[in-house]
Amino acid sequence: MGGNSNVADVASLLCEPSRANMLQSLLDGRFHTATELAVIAGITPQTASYHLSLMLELKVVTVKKNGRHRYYQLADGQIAQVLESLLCIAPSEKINSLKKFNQNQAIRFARTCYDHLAGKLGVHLTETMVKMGILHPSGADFALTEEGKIFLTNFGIDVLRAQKKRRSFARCCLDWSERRYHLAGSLGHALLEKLFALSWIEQLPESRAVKVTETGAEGFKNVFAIQ
Amino acid sequence: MGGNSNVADVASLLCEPSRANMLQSLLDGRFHTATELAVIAGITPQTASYHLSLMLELKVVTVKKNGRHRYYQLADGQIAQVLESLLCIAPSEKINSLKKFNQNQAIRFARTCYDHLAGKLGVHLTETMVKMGILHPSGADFALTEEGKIFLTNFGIDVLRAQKKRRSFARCCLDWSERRYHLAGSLGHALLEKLFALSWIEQLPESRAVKVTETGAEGFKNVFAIQ
DNA sequence: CAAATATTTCGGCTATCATCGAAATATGAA
DNA sequence: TTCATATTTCGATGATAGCCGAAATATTTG
Repeated sequence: MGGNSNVADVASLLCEPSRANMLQSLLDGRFHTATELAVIAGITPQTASYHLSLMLELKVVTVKKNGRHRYYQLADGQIAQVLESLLCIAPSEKINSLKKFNQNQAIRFARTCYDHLAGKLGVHLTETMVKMGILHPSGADFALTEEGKIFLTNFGIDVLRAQKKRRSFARCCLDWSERRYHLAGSLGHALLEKLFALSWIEQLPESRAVKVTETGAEGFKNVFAIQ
Repeated sequence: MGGNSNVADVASLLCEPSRANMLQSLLDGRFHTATELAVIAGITPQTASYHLSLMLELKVVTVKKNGRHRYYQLADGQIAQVLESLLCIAPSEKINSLKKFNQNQAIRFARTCYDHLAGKLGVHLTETMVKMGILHPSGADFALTEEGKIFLTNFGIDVLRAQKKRRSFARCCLDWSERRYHLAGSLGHALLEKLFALSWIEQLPESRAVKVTETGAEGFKNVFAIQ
């Protein structure tokens, strides 16, 4: 008896370098136009259109039209999870320029993993919340403690709203660069949104890396004792 | 800036149904001959040979020759990890026969995940060991407690030898069927070997499902309070 | 209204991959 | 030594996927 043949279908989404590139770019959680994605993947808009249609059909991405622009983003976090998993095993790309080195460092330090914070900062923040008694590990998830609920509500997160969502609440996501877990799920999403709203972090242009602002450095230090 | 283009290379290993099927079969941790794998994948031995050569070259499988037979197995657990991850997201195959239903149940109940125990039993055993204070979760791994070291040594596992191995010691592996973690790493491997040695479990013919023996049912009940 | 821009569609091309029949090679059994 | 089995190699074939130029369509701008 063989295996689940749908595995090959999922893998085929990612085995084509152009598609893999575009999907990894979409891990930044932003909308991207078709033309932008074409440039990122190094293909013509016609070829990009071909791939995007395929991914739309397979419900991997969603699209919003705004005038003549088509804005694409990841449909949900499932493909992000597979991407992180493949990134765990794929050899790192060779770094042969200072620019690539800096980009690699930035991505490793802090990035969005579709809709939550990943990288060194994401993992560090998660582990700090465990130490502070906000979260505690529970199987493939984190459990939010009572104290944690109070803490995060005071921090400005609508915990109840996050809990009500149908998706997983506080899932562990294996970070490909740190090889440890960061917080995902609707709570991870809410936390990321709050960090942006507070301007503690901001997105870098054309990258899924995020940068900690001066405000953020103060905030992480004062609220989470992270520096 | 795009992503890591090596992701597509890894995914391309699994996007071809024949290869994906063979690799999933190898998750049972056994050796399989080239002809067996051809049958499993529903292709001719020539085609199987073509794919196996490719996977040998990419160091995904290893081969041992014994007379005219060629015995293949997974090189290490990395591709197993990607497979489990893809199985988390891939739609389940439709079950349209009683035989398939039984096979699916067996796989879900207990199976080898290349070199450690997975499925409901694998997860349950892992969670029980956490409750018993043998293991405790620690990031992407489990930490073995002092009591746990004593317990497992008394159970007949050479814990020190497992610790000395260069691979990860007690890694969390996300179980695609339970969506929770089971124990992987060299400790997970040693535990699986012990369960086989005690004849608490045995492999089913032509499947990566494993069956609990009567001896095993007693053993799990008496030693781990699992029933 | 014309020009510019973004995107899609169409048709065709090319490269590559998976397949297998036939044959060759390697090993074991009678 | 011959025959049988397992596996690999070779060469050919067909399918398909990704690509893009040209053109069409949709929307915005001047």
